[in-house]
Amino acid sequence: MISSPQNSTSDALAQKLADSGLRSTPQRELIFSVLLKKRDHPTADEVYARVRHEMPTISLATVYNCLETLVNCHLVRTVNFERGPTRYCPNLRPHAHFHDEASGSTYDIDLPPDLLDQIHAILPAGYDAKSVEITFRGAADLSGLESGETGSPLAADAN
Amino acid sequence: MISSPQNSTSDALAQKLADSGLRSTPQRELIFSVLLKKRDHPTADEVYARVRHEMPTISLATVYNCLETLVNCHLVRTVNFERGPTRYCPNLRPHAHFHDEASGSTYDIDLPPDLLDQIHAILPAGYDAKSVEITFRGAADLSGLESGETGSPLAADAN
DNA sequence: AAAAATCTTTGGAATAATTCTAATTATCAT
DNA sequence: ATGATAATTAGAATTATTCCAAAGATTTTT
Repeated sequence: MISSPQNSTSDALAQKLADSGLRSTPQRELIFSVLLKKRDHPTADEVYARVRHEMPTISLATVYNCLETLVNCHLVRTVNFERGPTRYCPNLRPHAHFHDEASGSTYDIDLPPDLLDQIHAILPAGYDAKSVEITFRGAADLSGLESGETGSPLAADAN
Repeated sequence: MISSPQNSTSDALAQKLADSGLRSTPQRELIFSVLLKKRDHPTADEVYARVRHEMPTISLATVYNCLETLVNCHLVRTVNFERGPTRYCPNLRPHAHFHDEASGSTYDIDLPPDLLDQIHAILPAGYDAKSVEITFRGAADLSGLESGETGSPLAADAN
């Protein structure tokens, strides 16, 4: 029997889920693929809207459930901005977020490992940090910047 | 006439409020004093509870209103942790926050100016940040540390 | 392959934090 | 005092999310 070539990301997803003793389901795969397709840090509601095009019967509760599952499996990270709704981000590299106050868009900013170390170094003895979250807020003027170079390794992810 | 010696912090508060064309009220003063008294990053509900001892008729809406006013006057900052309730912090120096996952306590971590500069330096052209927020999450084991030195300039604020 | 066990999804109710609204009360300037 | 403006208040409304119990799938055991 020929091994079905499937989508390699959905296989990776299935593997990660299995590692946690969880099942790969159409809902989980679709939600994950939607996050990968447009990396603009959507809210649960936005994910719900996008996913419904493909799977009109999915429920919002399922979207919340699946997103939580993906987060627990370390396939997706949450981004919180003030008191706004939680946003979801499939970028697993260490990075900060920049929130453009005018548009509400959020951009990923790659974080150099040495800077990350320096940041951790400010913690006095007794503080053991598992993670840091770094969020800028301000104005992003991206007109006339890196128009062609999609996917350039150092560029911030769109939106 | 002798200038009433009052409380110097409440005078400073009145001044700051006046700068924004706002009035100093008993509610605003009390709420600000409560924040200064116990700097443990209380939520609006916690502030409400503390303030009610002194002023039992104050309303929760007023607590929210006054806190917002103080934030707008740059006398207080908000701290958000994931999706938890907003917390309020009268420490205006640049600092990061450390959230102890076990106790839920939040500690202030002073931020060296040069590090702050380095952090801002990672932003690509076109990104103009007005502020950064840095939040650690992890475990704080503070047993047997700086027991006496209250108010030491480099120490993290309690809770 | 049937039965049992487990995991998932689903719709709707419930919750928590915050904001809104309209009315009352306090303060300020004339 | 009088009117204008600002602040407070109680309660309703809103938003994002979680909880719940039932129904549907999938896997495991027999």
